[in-house]
Amino acid sequence: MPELPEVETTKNGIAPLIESQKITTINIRNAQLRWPVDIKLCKKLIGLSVLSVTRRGKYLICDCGFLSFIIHLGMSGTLSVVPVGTAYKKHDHVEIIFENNRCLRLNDPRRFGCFIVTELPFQHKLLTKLGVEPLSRFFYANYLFELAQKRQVNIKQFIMNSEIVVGVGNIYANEALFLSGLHPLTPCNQLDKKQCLDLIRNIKSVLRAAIKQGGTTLKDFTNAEGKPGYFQQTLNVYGRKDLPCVECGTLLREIRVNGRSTVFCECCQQLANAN
DNA sequence: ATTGGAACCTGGTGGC
DNA sequence: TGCCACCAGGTTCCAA
Repeated sequence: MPELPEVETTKNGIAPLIESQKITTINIRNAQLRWPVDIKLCKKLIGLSVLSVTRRGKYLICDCGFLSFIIHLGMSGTLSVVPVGTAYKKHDHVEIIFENNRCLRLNDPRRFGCFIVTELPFQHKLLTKLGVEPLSRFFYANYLFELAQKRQVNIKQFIMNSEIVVGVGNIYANEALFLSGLHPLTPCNQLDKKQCLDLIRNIKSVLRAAIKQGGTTLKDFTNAEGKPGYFQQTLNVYGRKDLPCVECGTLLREIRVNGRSTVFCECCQQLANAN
């Protein structure tokens, strides 16, 4: 579930339902996530109110005053807000009950997500090394160009590196490279400034479009389940191996780049030959 | 310092 | 049906 657009959508969905609500109970049903949930520390949240919910990369930060909690959804995590007493689902890990008899539940089958209680979330080790937000003005051509000059990795791995820019996951990396006409294996230090500018524009536009769709598709996710349709959004390459390129009709190829499935058009995304 | 690969997990799918 | 291998939206950690 969790590409940046979905984390953003999740944030927008839960924020109005839990902001300014006082926490009355916390149930840790299964502490096993990427790092074990610190149950003792969690209990200190009781009595505090959620002041704000913000996003940094794919992390959600719920500020409760002198304590905050950080949530990451990993590969399979979802958050929902449901009435107290709603039947639990398999893999419900954390439940936070609020004064208004609603509760926030973190469900995560693969347990790659995390739930961390901390005093200063933005100084937490997980957040301090993060690169710029892709939709901010700090993500611009010269920024990308100068960092790319210093590296040897392929462009796909480069834009998926959260120390460079946060929130570009496998799906949107594939999509942005297609829109930019860049072969995924192009060494990042081969890009010129214009290509960097183009790539940045495409990353921004693909993320913005996805947020728009995520907003539509996942609008009702806080109710009960709700979510189908996300995959129906217009993806040009991801998940389209052996299907015709929307631009030229060539059958799309799939390769593995640093272990991640990578689909591209050999015709539209050619690898520049450095003699 | 940079880079590639393994590791962390469960669930779904497709082949035999 | 059953069993098994393989794949999946992410990130950390370790070794070279």
